[in-house]
Amino acid sequence: MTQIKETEVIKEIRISTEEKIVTAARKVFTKKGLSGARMQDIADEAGINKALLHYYFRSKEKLFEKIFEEASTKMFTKITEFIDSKEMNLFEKIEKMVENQIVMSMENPFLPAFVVNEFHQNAESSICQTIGQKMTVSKKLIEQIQEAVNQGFIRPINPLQLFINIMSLSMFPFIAKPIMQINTGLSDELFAVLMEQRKKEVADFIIRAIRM
Amino acid sequence: MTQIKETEVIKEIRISTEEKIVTAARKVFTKKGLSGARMQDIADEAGINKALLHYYFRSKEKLFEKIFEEASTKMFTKITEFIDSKEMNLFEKIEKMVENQIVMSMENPFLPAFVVNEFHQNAESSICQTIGQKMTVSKKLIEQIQEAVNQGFIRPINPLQLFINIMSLSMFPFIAKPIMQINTGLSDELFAVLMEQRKKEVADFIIRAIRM
DNA sequence: GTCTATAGCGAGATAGAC
DNA sequence: GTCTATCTCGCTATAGAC
Repeated sequence: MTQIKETEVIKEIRISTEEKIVTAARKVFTKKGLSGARMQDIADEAGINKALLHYYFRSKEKLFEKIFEEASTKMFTKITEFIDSKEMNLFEKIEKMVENQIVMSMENPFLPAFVVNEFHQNAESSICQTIGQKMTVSKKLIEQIQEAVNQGFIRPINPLQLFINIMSLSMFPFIAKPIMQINTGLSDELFAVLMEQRKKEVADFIIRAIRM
Repeated sequence: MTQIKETEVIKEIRISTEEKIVTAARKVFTKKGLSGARMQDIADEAGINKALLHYYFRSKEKLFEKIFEEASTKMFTKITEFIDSKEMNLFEKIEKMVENQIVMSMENPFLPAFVVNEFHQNAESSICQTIGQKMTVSKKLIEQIQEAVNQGFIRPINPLQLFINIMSLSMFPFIAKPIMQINTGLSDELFAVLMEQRKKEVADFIIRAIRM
């Protein structure tokens, strides 16, 4: 242990504080958004001083950018993970997509609403443009759906509509969660049970809707 | 014309300015949210001075409250409009709900994301609590779905899941519109065509998914 | 690398003339 | 009712000690 070089120790400490900041920023930004978040909140959450935030990340915008990019990537990575697989058929892919997206949302409850909202409010900003470009929506799935239609494997449907449906059914409940909870009094525990059910329910729902 | 009493003329002018403010506030708040909106932006949009906003509405919060309540009501009014009807069967109601919600969203493109986001960011605030209570989610539809299941009219399904699915498919596309547009380059015109198609497509999709 | 203190500015809100 | 000018405060960002 004592043989670790000093530079490594320093690096270790540096990363640790930086990581504390990132974790805190993630929590505050995803909850309050760019304009709603306060640097003071992030500092408090991280248990450090406000000035340190500026030492590690030059500005609020730079810190936000990091969190926003990370969040956008996470949101679209899982759902596209299996899209290009050659080994699964369309139904299996849909099942996997739905499950992955629901699991991701359960682990990161504020993430979908955060990403969607920042794009909504700042669609024309350079940050959104840059990040939006990076997220390559695979055209493979669209093509595979079209092919399934052509071969009579599923009923005729506009592939883009089906893609939208898959995303809608997987993500919307997490975005609407606070509204649902306020006027139905649904507890976090019951919500979690409901979402657990949904992994299977949504896949079934979609497959029934598109099969011949 | 000249016979109109002075009091009426004055009232006319007052309402006119107030209406200008509300219209401007609606536009700015639904686009930028509470924390992102600036009173100056609203004044500019209304073509008046900042001080006038405070003359008509005491504070930014009060003005926001009005817009937010109006928006929340609009968002959930249309979708529940036909829920209690005795004359329609379940499938007809679903068709109507979907169509109404899509039409409303096309006319008020920023509204769904706005409402959902403010509830997300301020779920515990008094404004959200108050407004959330007012929106009575009719239990009639849930009951009617359960009955349809019991009678074997539709396949067994958790009524709440079906309700969530209806809302998801109708509203999510408008919330995700900016993201879709950035990375597919979809124009406003093509998006509108797609949503027009959806009125029928979504209803079909749901009915196929739940029929026996 | 981490802190305290403070500069500097932007935004909500008010005073007061017209 | 509507405007200009201004107060006040909160927030981002920086200076500088340790």
